[in-house]
Amino acid sequence: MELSDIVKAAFEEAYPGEDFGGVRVLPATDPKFGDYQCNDALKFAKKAHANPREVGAKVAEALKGNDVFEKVEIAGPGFLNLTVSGGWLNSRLSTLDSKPSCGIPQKGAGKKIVIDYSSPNAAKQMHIGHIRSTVIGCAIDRIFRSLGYDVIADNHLGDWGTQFGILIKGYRELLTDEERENLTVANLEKCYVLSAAKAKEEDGVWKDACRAELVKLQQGDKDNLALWKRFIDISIGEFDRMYAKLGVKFDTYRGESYYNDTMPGVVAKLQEMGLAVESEGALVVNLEAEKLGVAIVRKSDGGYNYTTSDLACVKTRVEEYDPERIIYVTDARQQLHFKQWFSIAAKMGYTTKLVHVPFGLMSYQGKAISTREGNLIKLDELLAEAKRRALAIVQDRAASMGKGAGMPYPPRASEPEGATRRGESPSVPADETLAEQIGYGAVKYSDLSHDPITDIDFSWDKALALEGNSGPYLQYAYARVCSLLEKASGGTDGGSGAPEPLPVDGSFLVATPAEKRLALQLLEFPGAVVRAAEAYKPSVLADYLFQTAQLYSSFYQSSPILKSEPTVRAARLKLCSLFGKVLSTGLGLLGIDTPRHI
RNA sequence: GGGACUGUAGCUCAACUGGACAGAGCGACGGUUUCCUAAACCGUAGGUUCCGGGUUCGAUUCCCGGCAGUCCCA
Repeated sequence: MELSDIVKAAFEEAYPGEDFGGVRVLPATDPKFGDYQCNDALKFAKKAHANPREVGAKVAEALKGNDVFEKVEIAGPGFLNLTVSGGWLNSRLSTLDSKPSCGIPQKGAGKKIVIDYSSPNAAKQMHIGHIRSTVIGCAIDRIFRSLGYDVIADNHLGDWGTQFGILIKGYRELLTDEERENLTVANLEKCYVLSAAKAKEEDGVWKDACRAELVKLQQGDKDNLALWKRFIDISIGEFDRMYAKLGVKFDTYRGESYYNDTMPGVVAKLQEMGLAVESEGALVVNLEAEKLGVAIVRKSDGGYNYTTSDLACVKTRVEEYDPERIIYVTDARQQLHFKQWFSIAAKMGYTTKLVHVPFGLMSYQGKAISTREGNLIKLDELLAEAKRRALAIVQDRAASMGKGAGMPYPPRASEPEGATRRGESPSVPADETLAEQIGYGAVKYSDLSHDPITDIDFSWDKALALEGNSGPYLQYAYARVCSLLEKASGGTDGGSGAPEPLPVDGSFLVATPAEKRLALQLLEFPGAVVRAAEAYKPSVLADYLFQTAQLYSSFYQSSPILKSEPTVRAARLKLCSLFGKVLSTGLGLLGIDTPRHI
């Protein structure tokens, strides 16, 4: 039984027949208030015009005799301060420990959702501006999956539009034979830039030629279609290389082009319903009544725009998947656009919950990221630099551990012949992998640890922070707890790469304040995941994990474990093991790797 | 001109949706390694939560009016 249910029952006992709605029991803001607090006596007192302290007293009275609580106090204007019993705490820890996925509730079982994120433009390389949608979207994806939702991750590529006329023309006339043969995204990008520049020439000849190629493509010309297909395949290949590094996986890659054939029907329906009307040659939906301006669904030249393609996309997804909701992770500039077409979709009768998760703009040195500003750092370069910095530290650390005071890793009998360990061979491939895990983890965490809506001015040092509130801090805490558990179990490495820390026998027995604070915090894990999902903010989970790791570090520092007497040692190891599980599960939801040795 | 978002320590950010003394990281200063990984831990300094009203027992949080920054629309 949840604490909130117990306290709610006490309210009902004290005031029979009253409606208390959601009674909330939250962790105490300060340990001196106890373990948990409930402020709802104040709320109820206001509603019932009663004295809040009296309400508190009556509820406290009703809670008396309940062996969950060791102490129930009323403080200040009517706060209920609750101290739980050791027995309850130990049994809750034990329950959490035994549950799969550290007790994340399966709220989404049987529900399907679509998450639309990353969505880069084809024929261009990914750059730091793509990190946010990709990393935040991936974390939301993983969080919802962990809650039991059936998630379809869809990458809505920018794979259609005028840029392909420019590209095809450029491909035919501006690239060398060799470049055409070994076509890469970098070449495509170069080709686009050159061709686009020529399209701006005074005489307009090149521009017209590009336009002609585009029309041919749109009309299904075989050669152009084949070229377009090739561009897309090459682009996706390149994107996948980035996604592999970032641990991102999509279920589908349906770009804008996928919805081409659906758009005319959508527009026809809008006209039929009287939603879309002619205006200056274009077809528009008037949303002035909702203060959303006017949305164009067919331009005066007959072309469609994003509003139309997004509506076509919703139609397709609803018909094919019938999801409970669709989540779009895009930058905040598109808020008006999403409000507009969400409104139109509702008018068309779509009841699927549509959610826009906007994230703040990324700038670099105070300027918006753009080709024109020339401040476009390629994602590949960022990841390479992240790896390079992590590798320098990994190797430096390995070198300093190999010499100096004593052997940090005493030889272990159980270790297989020829095994390499951290601190022994500074430049084996294991270091490369580790540097990737740490460097990429730093990049992801630096983004995920902030509320998505925050604007970010990119800086190398911030993105690649390795200390303090950073990804590596959490990875380090994990490596230490793994190391501890390995030593406790006699040094077996478990080097199969299994993310779970070693299981520990025995039972929970929380005694000291440091243990208790960590224990109470660990119990909050499922709640933190739920809150992160409800708010569509991975930062909620990141923040929780950081706080948890801090409490663990503090506990670790103050409490000897391996050298404690057997009962204490066993109890502390249980706590360490649970911490390790929570941390690796949580970091997994953020898409951050958890190496067992650093 | 209309709208959205943001404004909290020197800097970067939290604050579980109205709770108790606004917390972390970085930076600064000072401590902790014969001891389980010092990428760590402990301590000190640092605040008119942009400003002014309002609602409330209680406001960083909600409402109104300003100011500033970013963005979107026309």
